[in-house]
Amino acid sequence: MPLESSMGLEPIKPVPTDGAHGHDDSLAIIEPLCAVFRRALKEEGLKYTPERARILDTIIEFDGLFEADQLLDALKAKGYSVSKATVYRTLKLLESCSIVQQVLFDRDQSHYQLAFGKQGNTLIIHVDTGEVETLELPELIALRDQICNARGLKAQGHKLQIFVIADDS
Amino acid sequence: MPLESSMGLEPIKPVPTDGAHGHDDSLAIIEPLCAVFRRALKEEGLKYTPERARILDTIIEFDGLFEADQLLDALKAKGYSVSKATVYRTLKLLESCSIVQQVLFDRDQSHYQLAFGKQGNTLIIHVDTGEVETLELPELIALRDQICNARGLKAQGHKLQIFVIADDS
DNA sequence: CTTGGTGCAAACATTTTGCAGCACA
DNA sequence: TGTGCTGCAAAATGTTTGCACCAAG
Repeated sequence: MPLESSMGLEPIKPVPTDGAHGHDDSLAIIEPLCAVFRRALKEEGLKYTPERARILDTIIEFDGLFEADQLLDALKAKGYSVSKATVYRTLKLLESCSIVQQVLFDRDQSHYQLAFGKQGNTLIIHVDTGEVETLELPELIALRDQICNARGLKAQGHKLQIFVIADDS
Repeated sequence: MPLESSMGLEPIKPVPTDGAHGHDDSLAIIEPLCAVFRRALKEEGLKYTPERARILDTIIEFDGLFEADQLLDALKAKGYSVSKATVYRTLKLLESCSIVQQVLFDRDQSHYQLAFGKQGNTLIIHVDTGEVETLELPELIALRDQICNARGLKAQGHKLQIFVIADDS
């Protein structure tokens, strides 16, 4: 089965980022990202609602990975009441336009992260503490593409997870 | 939360493979693997039951990845009736003694694979067909350890997933 | 105004668990 | 012969869906 499902609708094609890349100030990317989302929605005849705006804004404020539940809590904490159903529906939407990506490393819960900016697709998972860091590993891309080329395949993306403990030796 | 849970009991420590490595003939590893399991169980005061033996035997006959449901079906097809609960319980047991490992790349279902022999921890996932290949990528280990050393961490393992489509360019 | 969106609660699918009887060591 | 194991069915969990009402465009 293809990875793309996104409720009934067609996958929204990834929208190229226009500007505001590589900045450290997360506030700086709020406007463009929101614009990207609006455009992606409009292209599909979907609506930009306050709930969707609030969800994206709240996601942007997260540092790295987050879970659906955390997102829901953060929304509540900000005084917004958005239902669980809407959070899940919006996450799918954000995934299908490549603003957010799902990260699987835990059977019990889906994790997500912003797919934009300096977020990486390598995770360092501390198996003792449960802590997770994300990072970018450009060296991996060369290795990946070399493997794919050798097989007549084209890489669309990759995820690396490294399970670690503190080195007390 | 630590990755290790394995129902009530302590994690069984990984047992070094004694022989029968790198062979192509899956039949050849049935005996040793089963012996490994027996030993691991005995060390924990657990019992080697016919259900557990049948589950391990059936897993060994799988080529690569499998799901709990497939395992259940395969058992039924062989005329063994093992309950779903026992399958899940035994999978956890096999995981905790490193005979089997869980592979997450699909939110809906856990996949598993034998952790022994030539099975790799890199997955090539064909996003169009759903097909999945596993392979070994020794180059990754160097990269991984280098990253960990630089941070005072010790790598315990890793998983790489590469998402691909056929290259029609 | 029309089409899609929201919240709620019920539905779902996979995995886990409580319990009574069974069987390995 | 006792502790652990099994099967069953019920529970638990994260996610999805049906529906009636609401709101964006």
